[in-house]
Amino acid sequence: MNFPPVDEQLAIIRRGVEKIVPEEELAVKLTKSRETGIPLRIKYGIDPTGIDVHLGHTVPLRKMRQFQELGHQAVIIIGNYTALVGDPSGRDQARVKKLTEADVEANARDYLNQVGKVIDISQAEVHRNGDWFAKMSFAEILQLCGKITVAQLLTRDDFAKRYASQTPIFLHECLYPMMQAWDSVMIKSDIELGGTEQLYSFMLARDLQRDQHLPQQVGVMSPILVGTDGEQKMGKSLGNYIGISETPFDMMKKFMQIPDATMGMYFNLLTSIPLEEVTAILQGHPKEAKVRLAKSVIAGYHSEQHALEAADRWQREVGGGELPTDIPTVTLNLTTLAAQLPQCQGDLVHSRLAAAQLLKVAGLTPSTSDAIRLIQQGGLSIYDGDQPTLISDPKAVIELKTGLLVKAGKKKIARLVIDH
RNA sequence: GGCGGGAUACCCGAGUGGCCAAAGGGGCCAGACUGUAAAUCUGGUGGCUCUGCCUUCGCAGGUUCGAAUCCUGCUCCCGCCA
Repeated sequence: MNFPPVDEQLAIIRRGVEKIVPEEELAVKLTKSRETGIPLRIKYGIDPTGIDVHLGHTVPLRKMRQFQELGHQAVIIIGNYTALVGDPSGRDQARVKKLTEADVEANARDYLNQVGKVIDISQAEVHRNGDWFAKMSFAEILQLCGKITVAQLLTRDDFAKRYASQTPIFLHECLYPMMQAWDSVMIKSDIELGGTEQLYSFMLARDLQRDQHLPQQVGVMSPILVGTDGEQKMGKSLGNYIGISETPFDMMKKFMQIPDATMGMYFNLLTSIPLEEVTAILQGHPKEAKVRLAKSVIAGYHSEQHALEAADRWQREVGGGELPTDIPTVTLNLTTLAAQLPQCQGDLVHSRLAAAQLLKVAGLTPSTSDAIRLIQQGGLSIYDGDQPTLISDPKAVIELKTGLLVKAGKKKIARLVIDH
């Protein structure tokens, strides 16, 4: 195996990495592997709890990919056993929902499919940590527990906070870092990838490895990727994530919404554009920079072509204010409507309907009250052909006909189909 | 187990008999501005057949002309003590 020079490897590995612990051991490991021709074993573990892989997850995965490209061995741990516990990292309370083993297995398969979009899964080792945890005896578990003190556990920020605020810390959660660390022992990892919040477990892994007379792993920790709000950690529950399985156009829209200040981090962590070039890009027009960023990432999960199309479409529909190409149709059956809205029967027999009622029945607003507010604030436009007409009176009577476009606010739009 | 505090709209949180569909903030929505975002400004933010009506302040009852506010019971949270 021929590895690139250590300096070159280090430059690639260091990009977008917040912490390498212990820093000096990384070069030593790389040097040794280059001399012996033995690839380093790069560990990355995930718990198959959710299903949507988003860009936040791709940060360490991209790092994994880079290690692969440098000739090292990717080792993916599917935490099917740790998933039964739930990672307490950064949590201020224990997870509530418990996953069944069947859920976990289904999630794991789905997860591997998605991960394949970032790393070369055919060249990766995949392990499930249930393979070893399921076989451990209680005595063995006890022995492992003997390696960790409560005081050590409490050095973790999340546990310390919970302890201080008297929020429950369950015993099985205490075992989580131990399990994660034991995975490192079992697969003899040289490097472990993850976020900075994993520091405790990464260091515990070193202790356990030393205990077993194994070489100790080095933690390579990525910063936390912020979400599209530019503030908080990207995550599903916060609704600020960009999923890698989303359509190019959906990704495009989300990318264009990130705050300018967040672009630097995204370029650094999500693209391979050389950093000098990134600096130049960021000095140009922010909008152009954002388009460039979006295209670069989208191309990685779809194709150059799709990325281009998405960017063009965004420019036309969002930037240029043109009507979107995929307007959903809403079918209104006048007979049914008349039965639902007896007070509007008079209008309906003439295929007419008050604007506020229309928004409600077309599903563009959740209630007529909401529709009235929206209309009064100038949010309703009706397109008959290409001509928009602003409707500002909720009671304005609209002539219903098929093909009419109803646009409520910036985002909600529907094409009517009238049925008698 | 004892004592005390609390539960208000999407979230936080004021309100302690009528002027309360309920202050304020966050979020969100609409409009202006813009580069798309941010920032800023304006308005809005229970429902309806809408100058009015109906439903909502943990749940169920009660007092009262009138209750988010007072009383009784219940459920759940939280603090202190043991």
